[in-house]
Amino acid sequence: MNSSGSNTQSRGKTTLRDVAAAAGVNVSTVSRVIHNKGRVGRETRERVLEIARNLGYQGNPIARALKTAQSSTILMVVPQIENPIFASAIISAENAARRAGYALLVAYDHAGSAGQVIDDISRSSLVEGVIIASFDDDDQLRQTLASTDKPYVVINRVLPGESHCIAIDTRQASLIGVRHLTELGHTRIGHLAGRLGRFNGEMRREGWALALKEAGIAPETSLIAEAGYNPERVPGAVDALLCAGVTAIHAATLLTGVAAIARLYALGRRAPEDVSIVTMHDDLLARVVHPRVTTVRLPTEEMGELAVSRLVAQIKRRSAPFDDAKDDFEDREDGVLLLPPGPLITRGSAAPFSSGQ
Amino acid sequence: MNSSGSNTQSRGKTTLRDVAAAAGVNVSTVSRVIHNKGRVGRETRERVLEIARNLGYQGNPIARALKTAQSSTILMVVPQIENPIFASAIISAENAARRAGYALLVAYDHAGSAGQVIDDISRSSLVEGVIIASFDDDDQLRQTLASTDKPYVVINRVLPGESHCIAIDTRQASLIGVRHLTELGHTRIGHLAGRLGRFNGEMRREGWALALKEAGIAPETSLIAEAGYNPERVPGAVDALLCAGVTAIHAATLLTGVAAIARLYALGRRAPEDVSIVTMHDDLLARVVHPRVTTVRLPTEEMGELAVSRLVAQIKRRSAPFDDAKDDFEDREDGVLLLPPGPLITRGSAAPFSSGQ
DNA sequence: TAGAGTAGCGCAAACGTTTGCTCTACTCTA
DNA sequence: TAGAGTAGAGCAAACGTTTGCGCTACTCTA
Repeated sequence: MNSSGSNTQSRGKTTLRDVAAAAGVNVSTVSRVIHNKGRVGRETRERVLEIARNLGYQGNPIARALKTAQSSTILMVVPQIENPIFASAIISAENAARRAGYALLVAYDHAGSAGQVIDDISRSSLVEGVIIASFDDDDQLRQTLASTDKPYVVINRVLPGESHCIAIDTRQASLIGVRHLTELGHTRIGHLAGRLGRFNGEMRREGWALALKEAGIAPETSLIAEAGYNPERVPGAVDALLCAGVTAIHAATLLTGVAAIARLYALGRRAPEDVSIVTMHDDLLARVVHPRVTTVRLPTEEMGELAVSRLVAQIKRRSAPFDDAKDDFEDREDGVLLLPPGPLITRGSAAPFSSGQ
Repeated sequence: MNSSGSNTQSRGKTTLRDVAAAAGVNVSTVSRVIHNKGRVGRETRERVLEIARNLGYQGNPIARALKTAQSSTILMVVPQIENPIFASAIISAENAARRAGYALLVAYDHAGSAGQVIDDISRSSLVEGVIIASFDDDDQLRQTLASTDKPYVVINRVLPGESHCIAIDTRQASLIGVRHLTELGHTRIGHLAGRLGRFNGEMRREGWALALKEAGIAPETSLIAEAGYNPERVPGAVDALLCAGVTAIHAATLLTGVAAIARLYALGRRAPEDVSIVTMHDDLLARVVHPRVTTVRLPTEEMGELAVSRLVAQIKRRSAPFDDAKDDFEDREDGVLLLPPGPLITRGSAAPFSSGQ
């Protein structure tokens, strides 16, 4: 006899009709009582409510959805890449969605064609909106977006000319991280880059360059080594940076940063004694290795929450285009949103430059 | 003009009626054509098919669900614990579900009361079955199971007396890992335990003890240190094991294994030179740290896939109880399933015992 | 060639809601 | 006291399907 309702009448699925019959009223009255819509007498309302509770009336989301054309379901598509950023974004998005009365469908896009995924899912379940977290290149993403008529929000990147984007200002995150290194006295600071030429890769590289210039250091291209998001490529990239004589490395992602530390140890060098490491995004992973890694916090949870909040706002607006009554979704703005990162979390992987290095 | 359908008629949501009107037939005929049910003339069928394609008919899953009482949606509840095992189980479950024509709802259970989560989700979206991945204690889980009338599968643990369970034989995984250590000549092998007293913790501990006995070594309790699944507790536990004079440590999870390596380095010791480490579950994490960790593969993807396959079988069986025609779900069996782990993946974190240790 | 059988298709009733409209009966005000 | 106004509640249509049943017209066999 717990508070939840799915127990009272195991099989029989109490329906509106059942409640109406038991209360001696019309189904429409019961419906109005449930939704607090229309005028219902105080006495009737209470009686209906009581009976509905006793009968364990739950309502049928499907029937409601059919009538109102609102499934209260949103879909989140994430690339099938082991990236801790997505994990935390999913979790926070799911929480936010549930709070807003929506269920979150999660789909992993292996083939890199989110459009196909969205179609597949749509065939079995009606979704009202889509959150797309993608590493795809611009064209592919645009095509996906064009092929759907549903509200959507793109997260983790900014697509030029596209207003429904929520990303993290990773340029700023790079800036903060690299600035930390320059303040520690490092002058030869390598950038273990993500995918150059893509949004996230470029943002990070720019931030690195900015911080160097700020300190009066030239961001030579020999100080950049691309590892993508694949740890397999890290050893080679790290070796290249070491050849370039770096005393510190700024890694574009937590995972490659950790891999870089591992590479140093494999070479018999140490972080931070021989080479300092700074990266971005805080996660269990950053605290579970030695040394614990100095990193810049990324507001990934906020990104997930904002994504559903904006998506829901879009959905509501679309269903009631001329209803300008402010509801409880504080954030109804559109436009690209670039979330500020931070703070810097100093742990053991970065140390002051010493002349012995 | 891609192959997917959601583009042709952006807004108008072509319905069965539209197709029927355009083809000059009754909606029922169109429905039968779409589902290949009932007899329809060859000519009519082709014409209807053609028209449906031209009109971009997609079908309305909600309406279908209302009529057939099948939402083609299943729910997976995972505890909000940063555990790589769940991540891979979710991914494979989602893939399997999609292949079977189901959409997968993922919910994170923060409060530890999966029952509440299931109710919440059920309120907004009708799910046909539930996959529960849980660390909960027996009583809580039983209560959750009892409060739902839907088909379900419990994964990642075996609940005594409950037949719909799919777990990994982590006792065997421990056995394999620890046996590797004894074969390397180690005799003082510590167990960095999970949660003792709980299913997963006990299985692992038993496997460890079994391997020791197999090698003629007594599994002293001083060789066991509990760290749970929380890396924060690892340093203390590792220190305790070192005090007990271990030359090798068997960690119950990948994450705590990695944390154990970090602790060693923090103490100025090394793996595997000073202490060998073996753990279980293979993941990117295992290859991104130094040394790369020797581990026993866990069939987590298989677990996710089997979970949906069995769940779907249950659902089908329930909807057609007397239909004993074998369909394409090869695995229709019930009963507890204990998936065999393996193989052992030898990497750098475990080395032969040397007398210098 | 007449009767039986059947292939092809339409009819209409559901599935459980939501909601605009209608109707009654009541409470006001003038 | 009569008329207008309104609160409370019912009626019924719709949402887009699925599917049992029934009807027509055709193809057989004897």
